[in-house]
Amino acid sequence: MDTNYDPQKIETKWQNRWAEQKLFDADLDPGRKKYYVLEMLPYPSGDIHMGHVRNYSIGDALARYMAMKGFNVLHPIGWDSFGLPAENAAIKNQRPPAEFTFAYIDRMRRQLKRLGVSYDWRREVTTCVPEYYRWNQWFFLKMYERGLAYRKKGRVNWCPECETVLANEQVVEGCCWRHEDTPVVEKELEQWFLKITDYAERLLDDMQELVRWPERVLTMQQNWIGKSKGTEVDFKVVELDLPLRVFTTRVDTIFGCTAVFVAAEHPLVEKLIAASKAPEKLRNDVERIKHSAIRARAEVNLEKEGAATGFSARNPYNGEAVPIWVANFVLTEYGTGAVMAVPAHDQRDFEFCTTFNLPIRTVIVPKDAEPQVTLEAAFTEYGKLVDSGPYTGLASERAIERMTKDAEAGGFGKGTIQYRIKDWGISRQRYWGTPIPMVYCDACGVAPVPESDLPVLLPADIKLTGKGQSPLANAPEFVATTCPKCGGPARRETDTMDTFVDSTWYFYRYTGPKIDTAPISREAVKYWFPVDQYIGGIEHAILHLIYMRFFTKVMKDIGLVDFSEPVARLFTQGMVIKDGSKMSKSKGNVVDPTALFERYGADTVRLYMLFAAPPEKDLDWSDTGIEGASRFLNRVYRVVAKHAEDLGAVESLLGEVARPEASADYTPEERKLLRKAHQVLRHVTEDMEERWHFNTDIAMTMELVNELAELDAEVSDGKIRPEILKETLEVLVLVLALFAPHIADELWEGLGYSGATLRVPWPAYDPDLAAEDELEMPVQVNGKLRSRIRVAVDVTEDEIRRLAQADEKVAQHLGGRQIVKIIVVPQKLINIVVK
RNA sequence: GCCGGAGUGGCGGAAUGGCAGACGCGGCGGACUCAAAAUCCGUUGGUCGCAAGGCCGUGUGGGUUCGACUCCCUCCUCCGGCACCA
Repeated sequence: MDTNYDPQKIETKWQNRWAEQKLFDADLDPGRKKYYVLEMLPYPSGDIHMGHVRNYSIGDALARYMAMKGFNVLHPIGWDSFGLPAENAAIKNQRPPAEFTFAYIDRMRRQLKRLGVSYDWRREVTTCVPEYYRWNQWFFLKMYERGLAYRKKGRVNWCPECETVLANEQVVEGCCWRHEDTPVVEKELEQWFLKITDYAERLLDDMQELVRWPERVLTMQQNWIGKSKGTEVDFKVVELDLPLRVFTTRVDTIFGCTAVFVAAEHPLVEKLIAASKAPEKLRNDVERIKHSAIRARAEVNLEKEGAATGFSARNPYNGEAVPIWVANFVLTEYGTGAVMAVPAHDQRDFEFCTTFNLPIRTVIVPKDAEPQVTLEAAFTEYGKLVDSGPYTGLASERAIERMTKDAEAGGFGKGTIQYRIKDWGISRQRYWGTPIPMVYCDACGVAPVPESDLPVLLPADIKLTGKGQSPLANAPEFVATTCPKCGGPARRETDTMDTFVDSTWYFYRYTGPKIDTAPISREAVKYWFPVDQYIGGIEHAILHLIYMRFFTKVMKDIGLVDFSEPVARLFTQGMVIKDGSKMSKSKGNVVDPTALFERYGADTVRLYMLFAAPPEKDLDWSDTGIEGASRFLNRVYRVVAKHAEDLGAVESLLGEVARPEASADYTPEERKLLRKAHQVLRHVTEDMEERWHFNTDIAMTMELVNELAELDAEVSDGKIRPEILKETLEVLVLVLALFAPHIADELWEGLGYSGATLRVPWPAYDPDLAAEDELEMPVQVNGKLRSRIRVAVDVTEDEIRRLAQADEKVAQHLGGRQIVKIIVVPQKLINIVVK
């Protein structure tokens, strides 16, 4: 073999060979155990970035390990290819989005192939082609049938920059998730929604199954779903005899209610204005509050604002009438849009009532401590009820229970559960997405496109403006259709679907990418699912990872699958950081992977990405760090190449040939080398199964290479036999095959084998070889390290005690003091406690 | 404000109740070379000491333990998520 490491040459050679051998093609095989490794599919933005390299290097290490362990490994990739960036680029360059998208896909596919990831490219899925998106439409129709897709006029989040609606999940700190400096505004629009709220409880319950998901992700999802138990209580508008329902989690405080607050958009407000003695003033006040409430989304601490309506509401518990105020902090879309104000026991109510001089009445006191006479802030904890009529003296917990029951019995309220999560608005006023398969007929109203007419094709040659409404609305040949019910002229829906719909089920499609009679092949899904390991960025913890779980539950309900959770195990990788912030084009701190492939080779880039930090943590990019990775691979290449010629014909002890019975046959140098090799193998094997600290695996591999360098003279002297050396080099190469597969295959060939390392069964480590036969045990006196003694592994505890006390340095520190006890931790240390 | 995660040399990190700093980067010294690159060897937490060796050291303060980077409590800082959710 060549004496010089030439990554370009080697990597091209092996990528071609892997393709010729169809090495990564995975087919359904009921006789073999499967393993499905999934990485989040990329958006084709033009070039892969370091985040991709990291994601796919992690996935590839696992996929290769599982393949070597004998599993039938499915490892697919695809393109999340609908979306705004392509459309915006298209507007700028006056070319169709499809053109950009497919060109970018081609480019990124080449780059990924250059990285040498073990993908089954036959299964590539592209979300922007009709063969895929027709099934988005199919799912939509199924959901429409079941009432899970519905249309309503509502206030929506609108990004003025994207000129489209955003899902709640896409609003970040009051701004657009894509334009972090652009505040989202609210608009009234007719929109399609998917009823994810129907699944809120199941999304929470089924988390029990997600035992191999990061706690962090589950917590974030829990917060997002935001379940809270409480009570709905019906107040009554005294002057108009109208009901006014409030939601509270603290019905125990209701005797301290001194007002009722409603949101500016609450339907009652219009009625109050109509009946008001000063309608104009009230309307002005309400409008002012509306605007301040919208602003509040972007601000952290909004000043409390409000307006007295002049009306009052009767508290059903004590019959007391309290004033109704419009308040800017009350949310229309949560609960009932109205709250009871208990200033003594809710901080917001406290601030509001202090500002507007409304009375404050204490009805909860701490169970043990003395109540405060004057409040400086609300007392919001549970306690004991006072001045609360028949409930006085009860503990909060008990009172909530009793008072809710009484409301139910009295017909003026009930126990209820509220969720923070809202239905998923999927309408987008944009072109580059899945057309929503619905039709509007003047005679029949809204009608779904019949399943047999799918797909509703996204027309080419559309004039893109990026302004206001969907560009499809300006394409008469698209809009004009016939009504599926009456056959008369009708109009098509011109909005397209949120691209997050595309990624809710793409990983099912990989298992049967070509079938055209159904979205998925049941047989294939039965074999391959669940996804054994999903790997991706933490930024998808709530958006994609909730939608995807939701979709699988819908699929179960329509009988497509028989499980509720599609992903058994989730891994969230850290970000790639440079100069203190995430690599991004806007920050100008990106490092281009393809330039590094040319300079160092893909193996080096992968190795560095895995070595620089454990995979779940953020990774600081370092230009000198990658130099180190490159140096290491050069070193490995040289050490193997140096001996390859002599070892080609040597039989190896690793699996092929029976090991000699007694390890006494080894020279001390051989023993040392084999010990290190099998320790590395043990560490990597255990780590791949559980911990995934690839950085330590690679560090161990480096130690093995260091050991080889140290024993170089002994190898030359013949103190280490060729078969021992060969075994060591084989361990080195096979471990490396997980992280730097091209060089590994080249070296494997150099050692006299013909196939790829991926087809080599992962070798079992020999525990006896990995074991130490002599240990250096630290000896502490009163917990302080004072000396070390060398002992045989099988030494008795008594002997350890004797040796430790006999040690000269230890004796000095004992200084004749009385020994209280001696703690011996086998294999670890000795601690002598003295007085 | 609530929830979660993290804090270790000059830097990335290792050690999850038992020798703190593995491995790598960077630094310093040396070999090879006319020279440089590459490569190789040595050294590298702080401090006192000629040395043997001592003392200090994992954000802060306390606790548990023979023994704490690791477990418990307090506080501080940073990162992430949610946020006027009643």
